[in-house]
Amino acid sequence: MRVAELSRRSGVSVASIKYYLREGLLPPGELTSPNQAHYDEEHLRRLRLVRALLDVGGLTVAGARDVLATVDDEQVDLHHALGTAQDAVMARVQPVEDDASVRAEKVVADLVARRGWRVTENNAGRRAAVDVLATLDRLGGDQVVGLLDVYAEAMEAVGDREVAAVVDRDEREGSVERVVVGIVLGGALIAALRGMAEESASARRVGPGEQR
Amino acid sequence: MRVAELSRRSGVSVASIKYYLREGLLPPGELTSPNQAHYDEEHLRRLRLVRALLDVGGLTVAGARDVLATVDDEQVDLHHALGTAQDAVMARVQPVEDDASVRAEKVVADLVARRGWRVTENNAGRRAAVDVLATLDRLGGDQVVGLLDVYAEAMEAVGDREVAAVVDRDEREGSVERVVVGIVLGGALIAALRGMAEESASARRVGPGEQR
DNA sequence: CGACGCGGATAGTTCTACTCTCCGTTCATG
DNA sequence: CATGAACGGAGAGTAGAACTATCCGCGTCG
Repeated sequence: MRVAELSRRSGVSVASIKYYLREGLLPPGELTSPNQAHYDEEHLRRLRLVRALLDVGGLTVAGARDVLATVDDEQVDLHHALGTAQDAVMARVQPVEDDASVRAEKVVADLVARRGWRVTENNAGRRAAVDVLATLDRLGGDQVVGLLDVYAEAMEAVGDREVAAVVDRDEREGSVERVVVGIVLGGALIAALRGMAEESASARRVGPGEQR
Repeated sequence: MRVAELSRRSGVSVASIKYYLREGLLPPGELTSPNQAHYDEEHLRRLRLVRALLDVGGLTVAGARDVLATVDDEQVDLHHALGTAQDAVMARVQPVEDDASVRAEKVVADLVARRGWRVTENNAGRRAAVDVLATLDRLGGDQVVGLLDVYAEAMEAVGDREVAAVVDRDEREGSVERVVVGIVLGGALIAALRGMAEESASARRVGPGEQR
């Protein structure tokens, strides 16, 4: 197919497709002549993946490019792919170094030790956790910190099951893409389900028989 | 204090503070003369909250304004505040209506029924969940869907504990702000901890005795 | 054959979140 | 009391991100 059909089938404008081609999110089509190219089903799949990462996952175009480069890299292992996807999802602000962040680092280090987690110093999640806890410290409220172990418990179960779900498959057949999709869209799904669970719990407190 | 000190103590530029004042994120200072205003500790607290919502929570300025208007509203109840905060966090794309989204709606409805959740039709989390599942459907991979109940289980525990933590306090004394901070920063913290748990689980698979 | 669509390149647009400049006033310092 | 820095307020300007529009010369198809 040519670009017009790719556009029609994906719902993405031709102009945007050309932009993604320029930015390297989408591999170029197979040239049949110097100014005619041909796209296949794989391009359509990829284009849908791009839109999923941007729209649902909230990645930037640059972040999506990094992630997709990892997906295309034949010799990247799943552990490394996981790190790249996490880096793209956690849009980092460079953290300030004050005593709140020092305390937050200690809280995270204690948590890691308490749970026996194997997490490197520069894991994106770890840096993000320090950042959030330092911010909470600066805000002065202790409300969320009391739930830290609740969160950690829940995420440990989730992380174990996720990793198991990836490993319990025949090895390395689109599995990097599965990891990436799992991290990016899984995160969005978890946030959505948390919202539902919170509303549900809150509705029950308001009154068990109430309509709205 | 005047604006220069507010800037120095918060680390936010004077120009940005003026911008937040214009946008209604920060209430105006108390005017001591037509062109001199005085800010207090409350303004400093509020400014830090604004930066937390924007930087860590990833809210837009418009989203933060909506959330802060709820925080300032004396007669809003906690259940409604929860909804407003969720709306701001889930930056919505307007969903397309195709058969993938119809299937996704059914999956979500089944989940809600299976778990006995009380969730309204237009809960932000619910709409976001439909969106994610429809996107996964379009991508054709079933990988994440198999974890749906794992995620739901984890988030049910989290949501119950979070709501309990808010209710088990003396009523309505900055509690709307606590709810908002809990939802926005709690979400960031959960995402961060998931990243850590995933890396940890993945590292264990790679090899129990391995470095780096 | 001729109009429409193509790929490729470059320039322009829109939106967001600031940031800069200007104005007339006021405060702090000597 | 002079004067210069800082103030509040308003408007215009800017940077980056993600498109979007235009143009060009070539291909394809009716």
